[in-house]
Amino acid sequence: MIKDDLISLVRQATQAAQTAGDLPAFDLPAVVVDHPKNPEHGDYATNIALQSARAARLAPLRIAEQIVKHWPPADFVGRVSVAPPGFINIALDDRWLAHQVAVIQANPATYGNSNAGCGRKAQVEFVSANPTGPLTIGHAWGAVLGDTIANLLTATGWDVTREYYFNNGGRQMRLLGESLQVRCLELLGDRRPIPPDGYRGDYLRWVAATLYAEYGDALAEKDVDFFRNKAVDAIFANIRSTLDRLGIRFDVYYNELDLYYNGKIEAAVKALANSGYAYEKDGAVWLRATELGLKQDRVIIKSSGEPTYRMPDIAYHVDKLERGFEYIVDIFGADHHATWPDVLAGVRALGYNTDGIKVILHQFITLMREGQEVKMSTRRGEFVTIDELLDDITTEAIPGKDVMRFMLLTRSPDSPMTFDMDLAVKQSSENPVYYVQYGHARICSILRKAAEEGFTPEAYADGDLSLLTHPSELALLRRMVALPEVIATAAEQLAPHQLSGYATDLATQFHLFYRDCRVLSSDPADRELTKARLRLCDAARIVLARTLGLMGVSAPERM
RNA sequence: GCCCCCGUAGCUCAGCGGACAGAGCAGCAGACUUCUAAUCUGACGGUCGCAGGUUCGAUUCCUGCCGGGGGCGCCA
Repeated sequence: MIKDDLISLVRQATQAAQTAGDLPAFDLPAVVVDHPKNPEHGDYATNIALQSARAARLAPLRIAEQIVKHWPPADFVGRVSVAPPGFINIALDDRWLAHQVAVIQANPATYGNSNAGCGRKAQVEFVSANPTGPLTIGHAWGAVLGDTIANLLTATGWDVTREYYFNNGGRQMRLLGESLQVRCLELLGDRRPIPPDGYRGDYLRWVAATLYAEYGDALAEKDVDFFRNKAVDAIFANIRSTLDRLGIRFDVYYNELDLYYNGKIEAAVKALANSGYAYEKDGAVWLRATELGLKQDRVIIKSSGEPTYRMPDIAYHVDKLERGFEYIVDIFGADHHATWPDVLAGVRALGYNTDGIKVILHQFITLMREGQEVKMSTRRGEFVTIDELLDDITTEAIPGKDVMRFMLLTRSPDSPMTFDMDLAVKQSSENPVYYVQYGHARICSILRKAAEEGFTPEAYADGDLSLLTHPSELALLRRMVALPEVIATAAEQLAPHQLSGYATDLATQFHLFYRDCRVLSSDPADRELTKARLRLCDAARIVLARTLGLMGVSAPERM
């Protein structure tokens, strides 16, 4: 990667200057290379001279000058210069930049990928909603974050498993079954109230109608288990279909109940008891979380003998580790912030290292409709489903998931977001996602037109890239070659929202190139330049499509 | 009371300790006989919540305060 190469060049240059006696001996601090905000300062900059000033007992400018003087040659580096108060600015070489088109064209499916993961096993757990109702806007963010993080990890060399953890037993589920039973009996003319804390959403009416069509009056004889199972089946079918619309497919659906059946919870309880990290008090079993660095101890087995939610969660994470996942990413809503430290503490108490487990908490989405905040509750049946929203923002040309995914990937998960439905629907034609997709469609249009005029991919394959010297061509190339770094950083920081900003920048640079540089020309004198620019267009298309692909957003060829 | 997140342009939000703080939308003024105007150009718009501290240098790190959201169960 460019940045890493530059860091090593800075080190080499500094050592060379020291060996030559142009700089005194001093310990080099960690070299930081980043992008200056002002493009006039070049593509990269390092503050190494400023940081070293004290240790070297020299003015930063003097240090910078000596480092530049001893800068080793490198094909990708153009101008290296010093700027007050002591920055070293580095520009990429124009010829090298132009040549990257060939590199990109040679690797259309993998350009930008790296191998930080070295094929090791990673797991991303997300959505994990219990099947009590349809997926709502509240689930959308975690869904998109998880899937995109999984894409990023795959692109950086991890062997990724997408996993959905759920529980279809327990009190919640019994209430669900009872609620469906009430809806079914309603259809038979037997009116009863929905139990307190039951599920009042209309979706159970639809399930009831389906069941009535199949079973008719026989429904009167069925027990709660029957209704619970039917409700779970129907709701899961709905959830899967919603996920499918979002472009999300899980590798594993993991049922919490299995942890009871296969004895893993019991085993974890025993192990905790033996570890000394569990003790009895008030008839319950407590986890000695305070011994593990937390504020208070927590109940893991209630006095009724039932485990609390922490127990299966602990056993589940142990199971993840035992399945060989070296990197585990959990995506939760902000309401889980107080719970996961307990769970990880339990895992540690069992002797496992939890360093490989990362938790991403996203804030909540406040939904606004007609200027009013919509308070959502699955139990009360008050919510806006992902399906409904997708229906609203889908157009003839573009599926709603593109808008939703892109939108949710423009914000940091840390930032609470308000989602104005009226605005989302109304402004959908001015949504940034269309800006990026339009850039892709525009390129495809040029390439189509070119082919009609005889410039097929084969015909322009030998285009001379050294002809790409226009400032707008170079600006576009600069954004394109940043993809490997963007992917690496977004993956490492588990910050998929960085992709949307990059995609927008890239599209902007293409639109500016399009404005400034005519690609197709009927003048035979322009033939070679046209071929070079077609190669550039093709490479830009590849990079744009890869970026959109990582976000799970489609790259349309026409709009 | 304690814990987590947020407070940046009218609105929604980017911004990895650096060099004059950015984008989109809204609003204003312009550009289609030319490869897609879902585009482009220009102007406008900001005491980066407040106050201290660390640093050569702070929107960024630390502390306190003020606002907003979410948590602090033998619910999940």
